[in-house]
Amino acid sequence: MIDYSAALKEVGLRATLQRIGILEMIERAGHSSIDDVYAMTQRSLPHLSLATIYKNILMMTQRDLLVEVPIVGKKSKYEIKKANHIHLICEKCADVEDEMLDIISEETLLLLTQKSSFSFSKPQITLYGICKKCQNSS
Amino acid sequence: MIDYSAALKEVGLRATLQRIGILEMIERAGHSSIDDVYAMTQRSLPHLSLATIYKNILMMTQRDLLVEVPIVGKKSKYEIKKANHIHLICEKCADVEDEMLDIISEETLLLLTQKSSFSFSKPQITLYGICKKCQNSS
DNA sequence: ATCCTTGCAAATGATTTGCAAGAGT
DNA sequence: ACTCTTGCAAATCATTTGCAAGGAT
Repeated sequence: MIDYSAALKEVGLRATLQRIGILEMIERAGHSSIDDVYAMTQRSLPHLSLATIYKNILMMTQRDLLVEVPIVGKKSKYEIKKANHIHLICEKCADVEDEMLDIISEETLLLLTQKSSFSFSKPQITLYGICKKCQNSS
Repeated sequence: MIDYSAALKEVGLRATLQRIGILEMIERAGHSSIDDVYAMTQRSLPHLSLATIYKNILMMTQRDLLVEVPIVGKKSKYEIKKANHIHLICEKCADVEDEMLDIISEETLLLLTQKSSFSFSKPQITLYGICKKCQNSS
């Protein structure tokens, strides 16, 4: 498991129990909405308030510890920032799966840069569909 | 310009002035948030209420006349549904540009389908960066 | 004539803010 | 000790709902 205490200090934030708890829960779940985090932390941190979760998820996203994953028709989920990958989102249960397969080639990205004169930072590639579990249960 | 009156009837909705006005504004602007639509329609439809815009954008999205484009850290924008394409979003001004370049090959998609056992519907490909205009003005 | 839709106001839900008390460095 | 952070409550902002009057078919 990642040393979140160190990671927080690196980006200039104090390593509070609350922040470490939030990060650990998100790591365990993979992808979590604000409400998911609130529900999951109630056992270990019963006084952790929604307001604190909002404040911290915002801060930690701005400082690149977390990444926001917006989802059509739903609230965003958040994940621990890691190597680039794409997201497979189930339209039924809204579960998010990571997929490491590299989908855009360097040439394509270069071509696009010239064509659009955008200077790109992060790609957000999302494919919507129905996951295995929901295919079976329908 | 598209005949929105017919398009609405095709999906089983009545062709009201309000709905046609909303669709025409979104077409003209390319990509609009709910608030954008409200601001843009005030001149031509001064009584059009936010509640009506919410109700209709939701309905028209469910019936595939519109497509929701979620944006990291911002409210979603909506566009007229058209052929598949990707979105370039400016992190500074939040403008969305369409790009028709086909970025995922059929083989890649097939590979992914086998690997993940997802049954895919729509891809949502978004690249974040800084647009030309904002690069110049900084 | 019938049923759907609008527009308003009110209700609900989501997110942010202010500030005193508590925790991290 | 100093400063940042938390947790609560209150404020604000976003979205949804209910329903009578008006509009589309």
